[in-house]
Amino acid sequence: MPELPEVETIKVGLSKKIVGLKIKKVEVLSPKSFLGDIKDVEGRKVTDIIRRAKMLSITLDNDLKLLIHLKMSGQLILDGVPTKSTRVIFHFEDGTKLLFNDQRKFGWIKVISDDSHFDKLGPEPLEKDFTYEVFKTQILKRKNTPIKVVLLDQEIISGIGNIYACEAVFISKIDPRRKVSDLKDIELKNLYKAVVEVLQKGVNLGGSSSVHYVNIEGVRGTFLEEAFVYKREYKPCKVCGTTLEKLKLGGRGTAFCPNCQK
DNA sequence: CACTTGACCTGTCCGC
DNA sequence: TGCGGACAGGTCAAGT
Repeated sequence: MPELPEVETIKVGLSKKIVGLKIKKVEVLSPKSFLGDIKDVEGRKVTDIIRRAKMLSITLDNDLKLLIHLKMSGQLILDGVPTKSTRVIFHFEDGTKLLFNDQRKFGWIKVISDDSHFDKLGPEPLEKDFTYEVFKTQILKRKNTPIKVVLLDQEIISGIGNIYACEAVFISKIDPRRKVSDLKDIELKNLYKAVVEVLQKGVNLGGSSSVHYVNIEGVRGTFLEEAFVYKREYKPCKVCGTTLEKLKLGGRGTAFCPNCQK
Protein backbone atom coordinates (compact mmCIF):
# COMPACT_ATOMS: atom_id res chain seq x y z
CA MET A 1 0.00 0.00 0.00
CA PRO A 2 1.93 2.89 1.18
CA GLU A 3 4.92 4.79 0.01
CA LEU A 4 6.64 7.64 1.81
CA PRO A 5 3.76 10.17 1.66
CA GLU A 6 1.20 7.63 2.87
CA VAL A 7 3.35 6.44 5.77
CA GLU A 8 4.15 10.05 6.66
CA THR A 9 0.43 10.87 6.71
CA ILE A 10 -0.20 7.94 9.01
CA LYS A 11 2.70 8.93 11.26
CA VAL A 12 1.41 12.48 11.72
CA GLY A 13 -2.13 11.29 12.40
CA LEU A 14 -1.08 8.56 14.76
CA SER A 15 1.31 10.79 16.72
CA LYS A 16 -1.49 13.15 17.68
CA LYS A 17 -3.64 10.30 18.92
CA ILE A 18 -1.51 7.70 20.67
CA VAL A 19 1.70 9.31 21.95
CA GLY A 20 1.37 9.29 25.73
CA LEU A 21 -1.17 6.46 25.82
CA LYS A 22 -0.54 3.18 27.62
CA ILE A 23 -1.04 -0.08 25.74
CA LYS A 24 -3.26 -2.29 27.88
CA LYS A 25 -3.55 -5.34 25.66
CA VAL A 26 -2.35 -6.64 22.29
CA GLU A 27 -4.56 -9.06 20.39
CA VAL A 28 -2.72 -11.03 17.71
CA LEU A 29 -5.16 -12.62 15.26
CA SER A 30 -2.52 -13.64 12.71
CA PRO A 31 0.77 -14.85 14.25
CA LYS A 32 2.77 -14.09 11.08
CA SER A 33 1.82 -10.44 11.38
CA PHE A 34 3.33 -9.86 14.85
CA LEU A 35 6.93 -10.87 15.48
CA GLY A 36 8.00 -10.60 19.09
CA ASP A 37 6.53 -11.01 22.55
CA ILE A 38 3.37 -9.07 23.38
CA LYS A 39 4.52 -9.14 27.04
CA ASP A 40 7.23 -6.64 26.07
CA VAL A 41 4.54 -4.29 24.81
CA GLU A 42 1.59 -4.65 27.15
CA GLY A 43 1.66 -2.10 29.96
CA ARG A 44 4.07 0.19 28.10
CA LYS A 45 3.46 3.80 27.17
CA VAL A 46 4.00 5.18 23.65
CA THR A 47 6.63 7.92 23.86
CA ASP A 48 7.37 8.76 20.22
CA ILE A 49 6.63 7.81 16.59
CA ILE A 50 8.96 8.31 13.65
CA ARG A 51 8.96 7.31 9.98
CA ARG A 52 12.01 5.96 8.16
CA ALA A 53 11.59 4.96 4.50
CA LYS A 54 8.21 3.19 4.42
CA MET A 55 8.46 2.02 8.02
CA LEU A 56 6.96 3.38 11.21
CA SER A 57 8.83 3.05 14.48
CA ILE A 58 6.83 3.47 17.66
CA THR A 59 9.03 4.00 20.72
CA LEU A 60 7.86 2.59 24.05
CA ASP A 61 8.82 3.69 27.55
CA ASN A 62 10.98 0.59 28.03
CA ASP A 63 13.13 1.67 25.07
CA LEU A 64 11.83 -1.14 22.87
CA LYS A 65 10.16 -0.17 19.63
CA LEU A 66 7.34 -1.42 17.49
CA LEU A 67 8.57 -1.42 13.92
CA ILE A 68 5.74 -1.55 11.38
CA HIS A 69 5.87 -2.20 7.64
CA LEU A 70 2.53 -2.09 5.84
CA LYS A 71 3.90 -3.56 2.60
CA MET A 72 1.22 -3.77 -0.11
CA SER A 73 -2.07 -3.89 1.73
CA GLY A 74 -1.52 -2.94 5.36
CA GLN A 75 -3.62 -0.31 7.12
CA LEU A 76 -3.55 1.24 10.58
CA ILE A 77 -7.03 2.30 11.63
CA LEU A 78 -7.96 4.06 14.84
CA ASP A 79 -11.18 3.03 16.58
CA GLY A 80 -12.48 1.12 13.56
CA VAL A 81 -14.51 -2.06 13.40
CA PRO A 82 -12.40 -5.21 12.93
CA THR A 83 -12.78 -7.00 9.57
CA LYS A 84 -11.60 -10.36 8.32
CA SER A 85 -8.35 -8.64 7.31
CA THR A 86 -7.65 -7.44 10.86
CA ARG A 87 -4.41 -9.08 12.00
CA VAL A 88 -3.50 -7.26 15.23
CA ILE A 89 -5.46 -5.04 17.63
CA PHE A 90 -3.84 -2.70 20.15
CA HIS A 91 -6.11 -1.82 23.06
CA PHE A 92 -5.08 1.34 24.92
CA GLU A 93 -5.88 2.09 28.53
CA ASP A 94 -8.24 4.96 27.65
CA GLY A 95 -10.35 2.71 25.39
CA THR A 96 -8.72 3.75 22.12
CA LYS A 97 -8.20 0.86 19.72
CA LEU A 98 -5.65 0.63 16.90
CA LEU A 99 -6.30 -1.98 14.20
CA PHE A 100 -3.62 -3.40 11.94
CA ASN A 101 -5.47 -4.64 8.86
CA ASP A 102 -3.59 -6.45 6.11
CA GLN A 103 -5.40 -8.37 3.43
CA ARG A 104 -2.34 -9.96 1.85
CA LYS A 105 -0.37 -10.61 5.06
CA PHE A 106 2.86 -9.25 3.62
CA GLY A 107 3.10 -6.58 6.28
CA TRP A 108 4.46 -7.05 9.79
CA ILE A 109 4.90 -5.54 13.21
CA LYS A 110 8.16 -6.38 14.98
CA VAL A 111 9.32 -5.70 18.52
CA ILE A 112 12.88 -4.43 18.16
CA SER A 113 15.57 -3.08 20.46
CA ASP A 114 17.85 -1.39 17.93
CA ASP A 115 17.61 0.34 14.56
CA SER A 116 19.57 -2.20 12.50
CA HIS A 117 16.61 -2.47 10.13
CA PHE A 118 17.56 1.00 8.89
CA ASP A 119 21.22 0.24 8.22
CA LYS A 120 21.05 -0.31 4.48
CA LEU A 121 18.48 2.34 3.63
CA GLY A 122 19.34 5.17 1.28
CA PRO A 123 18.77 8.85 2.12
CA GLU A 124 15.38 10.34 2.92
CA PRO A 125 14.31 12.35 -0.14
CA LEU A 126 12.39 15.03 1.74
CA GLU A 127 15.18 15.87 4.16
CA LYS A 128 17.02 19.17 3.63
CA ASP A 129 20.35 17.46 3.09
CA PHE A 130 18.99 15.48 0.12
CA THR A 131 20.71 17.67 -2.45
CA TYR A 132 21.09 17.07 -6.17
CA GLU A 133 24.66 15.91 -5.54
CA VAL A 134 23.44 13.29 -3.07
CA PHE A 135 20.76 12.16 -5.51
CA LYS A 136 23.21 11.85 -8.37
CA THR A 137 25.78 9.94 -6.33
CA GLN A 138 23.14 7.46 -5.22
CA ILE A 139 21.53 6.98 -8.63
CA LEU A 140 24.90 6.37 -10.31
CA LYS A 141 25.41 3.29 -8.15
CA ARG A 142 23.11 1.41 -10.53
CA LYS A 143 24.40 2.32 -13.97
CA ASN A 144 22.95 -0.56 -15.94
CA THR A 145 19.46 -0.67 -14.54
CA PRO A 146 16.35 1.03 -15.94
CA ILE A 147 15.96 4.36 -14.14
CA LYS A 148 12.48 3.60 -12.86
CA VAL A 149 13.72 0.40 -11.22
CA VAL A 150 16.56 2.34 -9.55
CA LEU A 151 14.07 4.80 -8.05
CA LEU A 152 12.32 1.86 -6.37
CA ASP A 153 15.54 0.61 -4.76
CA GLN A 154 15.38 1.49 -1.05
CA GLU A 155 19.19 1.33 -0.73
CA ILE A 156 19.50 4.09 -3.32
CA ILE A 157 16.74 6.41 -2.10
CA SER A 158 14.29 5.41 0.60
CA GLY A 159 10.54 5.78 0.48
CA ILE A 160 9.75 5.84 -3.24
CA GLY A 161 7.32 3.19 -4.48
CA ASN A 162 5.69 2.34 -7.78
CA ILE A 163 3.22 5.22 -7.96
CA TYR A 164 5.70 7.99 -7.26
CA ALA A 165 8.39 6.37 -9.42
CA CYS A 166 6.00 6.27 -12.41
CA GLU A 167 4.95 9.88 -11.82
CA ALA A 168 8.49 11.20 -11.33
CA VAL A 169 9.83 9.78 -14.60
CA PHE A 170 6.78 11.13 -16.42
CA ILE A 171 7.17 14.62 -14.99
CA SER A 172 10.83 14.67 -15.97
CA LYS A 173 9.92 13.34 -19.45
CA ILE A 174 12.22 10.33 -19.19
CA ASP A 175 11.40 6.93 -20.66
CA PRO A 176 11.25 4.57 -17.65
CA ARG A 177 13.36 1.97 -19.51
CA ARG A 178 16.39 4.26 -19.96
CA LYS A 179 19.52 3.07 -18.23
CA VAL A 180 21.14 5.37 -15.72
CA SER A 181 24.42 5.51 -17.63
CA ASP A 182 22.51 6.85 -20.61
CA LEU A 183 20.96 9.85 -18.82
CA LYS A 184 22.31 13.33 -19.36
CA ASP A 185 23.07 15.60 -16.44
CA ILE A 186 20.13 17.86 -17.23
CA GLU A 187 17.82 14.84 -17.27
CA LEU A 188 19.08 13.70 -13.88
CA LYS A 189 18.57 17.20 -12.57
CA ASN A 190 14.99 17.28 -13.82
CA LEU A 191 14.39 13.88 -12.33
CA TYR A 192 15.75 15.02 -8.97
CA LYS A 193 13.36 17.96 -8.96
CA ALA A 194 10.46 15.73 -10.02
CA VAL A 195 11.11 13.19 -7.27
CA VAL A 196 11.15 15.81 -4.54
CA GLU A 197 8.17 17.66 -6.00
CA VAL A 198 5.97 14.61 -6.44
CA LEU A 199 6.68 13.23 -2.96
CA GLN A 200 6.05 16.62 -1.37
CA LYS A 201 2.79 16.91 -3.29
CA GLY A 202 1.82 13.43 -2.09
CA VAL A 203 2.40 14.46 1.51
CA ASN A 204 0.46 17.70 1.00
CA LEU A 205 -2.52 15.80 -0.43
CA GLY A 206 -2.55 13.21 2.34
CA GLY A 207 -1.18 10.37 0.27
CA SER A 208 -2.52 8.44 -2.67
CA SER A 209 -5.90 6.91 -3.05
CA SER A 210 -5.86 3.40 -4.39
CA VAL A 211 -7.52 0.17 -3.39
CA HIS A 212 -5.95 -0.19 0.02
CA TYR A 213 -4.63 3.12 1.24
CA VAL A 214 -6.53 4.98 3.92
CA ASN A 215 -5.31 7.23 6.71
CA ILE A 216 -5.92 6.34 10.35
CA GLU A 217 -9.45 7.69 10.14
CA GLY A 218 -10.14 5.32 7.25
CA VAL A 219 -10.24 8.21 4.75
CA ARG A 220 -8.54 8.10 1.36
CA GLY A 221 -6.05 10.70 0.14
CA THR A 222 -6.51 12.50 -3.15
CA PHE A 223 -3.11 12.20 -4.82
CA LEU A 224 -4.18 9.65 -7.42
CA GLU A 225 -6.83 11.97 -8.82
CA GLU A 226 -3.92 14.14 -9.92
CA ALA A 227 -1.70 11.32 -11.21
CA PHE A 228 -0.48 11.73 -14.79
CA VAL A 229 0.24 8.10 -15.59
CA TYR A 230 -0.19 5.76 -12.65
CA LYS A 231 -3.19 3.44 -13.26
CA ARG A 232 -3.96 5.41 -16.44
CA GLU A 233 -2.60 3.00 -19.06
CA TYR A 234 -4.49 3.06 -22.39
CA LYS A 235 -6.01 6.42 -21.45
CA PRO A 236 -5.01 9.69 -23.14
CA CYS A 237 -1.95 11.48 -21.78
CA LYS A 238 -3.04 14.53 -19.78
CA VAL A 239 -0.32 16.57 -21.47
CA CYS A 240 -0.36 15.55 -25.16
CA GLY A 241 -3.34 13.24 -25.63
CA THR A 242 -1.30 10.26 -26.82
CA THR A 243 -2.59 6.91 -25.58
CA LEU A 244 -0.55 5.83 -22.55
CA GLU A 245 1.16 2.47 -22.74
CA LYS A 246 2.02 -0.13 -20.15
CA LEU A 247 5.00 -2.36 -19.62
CA LYS A 248 6.65 -4.36 -16.90
CA LEU A 249 9.87 -3.17 -15.31
CA GLY A 250 11.48 -4.93 -12.38
CA GLY A 251 8.33 -7.00 -12.17
CA ARG A 252 6.12 -3.96 -11.63
CA GLY A 253 3.47 -2.44 -13.83
CA THR A 254 4.63 0.80 -15.42
CA ALA A 255 2.38 3.20 -17.31
CA PHE A 256 4.05 5.84 -19.46
CA CYS A 257 3.53 8.20 -22.36
CA PRO A 258 5.49 7.11 -25.46
CA ASN A 259 5.33 10.66 -26.79
CA CYS A 260 6.25 12.75 -23.73
CA GLN A 261 8.83 10.35 -22.29
CA LYS A 262 11.92 9.95 -24.41
C1' DC B 1 29.28 -8.05 -7.93
C1' DA B 2 25.21 -6.33 -10.75
C1' DC B 3 21.02 -7.36 -12.05
C1' DT B 4 16.58 -10.27 -12.69
C1' DT B 5 13.05 -13.40 -11.27
C1' DG B 6 10.01 -15.73 -8.24
C1' DA B 7 7.90 -16.18 -3.79
C1' DC B 8 5.26 -14.52 -0.05
C1' DC B 9 -0.67 -13.95 0.49
C1' DT B 10 -5.53 -12.68 -0.53
C1' DG B 11 -8.87 -10.49 -3.23
C1' DT B 12 -10.72 -8.52 -7.43
C1' DC B 13 -11.42 -7.93 -12.11
C1' DC B 14 -11.59 -9.42 -16.91
C1' DG B 15 -12.28 -12.67 -20.69
C1' DC B 16 -14.15 -16.95 -22.19
C1' DT C 1 -22.72 -17.89 -13.07
C1' DG C 2 -18.33 -20.13 -13.02
C1' DC C 3 -13.54 -20.73 -13.82
C1' DG C 4 -8.76 -19.54 -14.91
C1' DG C 5 -5.39 -16.13 -15.27
C1' DA C 6 -3.40 -11.66 -14.57
C1' DC C 7 -2.71 -8.23 -11.47
C1' DA C 8 -2.28 -5.27 -7.05
C1' DG C 9 1.26 0.70 -3.96
C1' DG C 10 6.86 -4.04 -1.29
C1' DT C 11 10.74 -6.61 -0.23
C1' DC C 12 13.58 -10.74 0.12
C1' DA C 13 16.04 -14.95 -1.34
C1' DA C 14 17.63 -17.40 -4.98
C1' DG C 15 18.91 -17.46 -9.65
C1' DT C 16 21.76 -16.01 -13.92
